[in-house]
Amino acid sequence: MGRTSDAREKIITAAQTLIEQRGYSALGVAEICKAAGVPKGSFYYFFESKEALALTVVDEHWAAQRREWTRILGADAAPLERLRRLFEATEEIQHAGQQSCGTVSGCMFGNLTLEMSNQTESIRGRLQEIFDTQVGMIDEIVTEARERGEVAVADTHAAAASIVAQLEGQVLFAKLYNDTGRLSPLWTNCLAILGVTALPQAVAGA
Amino acid sequence: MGRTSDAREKIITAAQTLIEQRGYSALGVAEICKAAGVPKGSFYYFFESKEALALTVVDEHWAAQRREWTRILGADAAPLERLRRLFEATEEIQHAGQQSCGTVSGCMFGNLTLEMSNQTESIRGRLQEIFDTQVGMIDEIVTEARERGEVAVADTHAAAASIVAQLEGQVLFAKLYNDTGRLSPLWTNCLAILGVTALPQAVAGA
DNA sequence: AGGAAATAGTCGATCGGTCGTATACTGGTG
DNA sequence: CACCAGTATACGACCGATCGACTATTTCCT
Repeated sequence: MGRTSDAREKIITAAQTLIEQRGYSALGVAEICKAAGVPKGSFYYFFESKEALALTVVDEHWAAQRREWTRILGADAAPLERLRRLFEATEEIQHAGQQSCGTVSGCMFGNLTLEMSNQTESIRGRLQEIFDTQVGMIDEIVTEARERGEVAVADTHAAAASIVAQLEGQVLFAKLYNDTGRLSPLWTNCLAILGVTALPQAVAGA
Repeated sequence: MGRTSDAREKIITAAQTLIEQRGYSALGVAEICKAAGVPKGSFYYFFESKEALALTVVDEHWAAQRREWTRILGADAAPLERLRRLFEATEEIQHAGQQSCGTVSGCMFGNLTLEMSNQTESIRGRLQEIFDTQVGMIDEIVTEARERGEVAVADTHAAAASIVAQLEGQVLFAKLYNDTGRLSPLWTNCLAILGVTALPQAVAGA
């Protein structure tokens, strides 16, 4: 065995931040390496190409976000309450990002979708899988809520997809106006999409 | 007077297509000129910089889209009917774009928002103005519908913003999956956001 | 002739990517 | 314990291509 290094992790971490802030195409390998404090020569030891790095970053970021979603959506609470907590967590994360780097950075997957989906099939495919999974996770909650008679939707999958779309759209505006307050209508709109009229006390929210 | 040329228009047209298909950062001036059939040397005679071209393209595209929105939303019909026609027109335009170039290109303003809003303030400002105007146009219709007692929303402006957000989100998915069918839930979700329960016959739609 | 319009060529910088070599660590061998 | 062989890691100089940008010059119309 040779010596060990944390350069790979440093590159991924730096790239994740930079991609969120500045996008992918506008980013150079040299810049990533500089931010990571890793010489450029090392980059191509750890990654086959810039695109391979992007895929790794996407996977890593999704793994983390998926854990978070699973934790929130799997909690011990009423389904709609869990859904509400997911939106709150999203708003918090965006707000924290804004505090730390000055601007709302938005959803990395949404950003990369609009930037790269027409260019690299591999990333497009991965992004499709991610959003499919997200919709599936929401779908489960919506189905559960429907079984309890708390929501009135015919097609739970379509409703779930629309909720994710609403989320992406509002995050886009939060980024454009650099204002996480734009995310506050999420919960109300979600209820509207789900056809919720009367709400159990515990889920009413803010 | 010297000689005349349509090179400026050709550059704008080509840039519009290319930006929609491939984004801004990933695009080179040389490539734009080649696609436009205009020598590279001419570019900087007509435009101060690549960014200036982007601004021109955005303005031109918005001018055209605004005319279309004004035409549809100003038509002689019930307010909700006009809103429905706007979504249908959006779906048609995306479908036509897909037929002509193979992929759904999405909304240029949304694409540029996620790609550039954290980079060039001038473009971010212009995009904010555009979306402000869009929301304002929708707001007018929603307000009109509320006066007729056809919708039940407290904050018409917030509702309008959410409708535009829903639109951008669904267009994002239509682009990612290259499937304009993703746009079909727009009308139903719009009604849900507006709190519409019973619908006048003429507006019920598909 | 005069001047506006149009253009080709080129600039330094940077792009993603490669290569050769230096360095540090590990598992064996004596 | 000392040492060496072998391998994983580290590193920066360098590649051709292309980037956005600019300018010197030619072309064409009045």
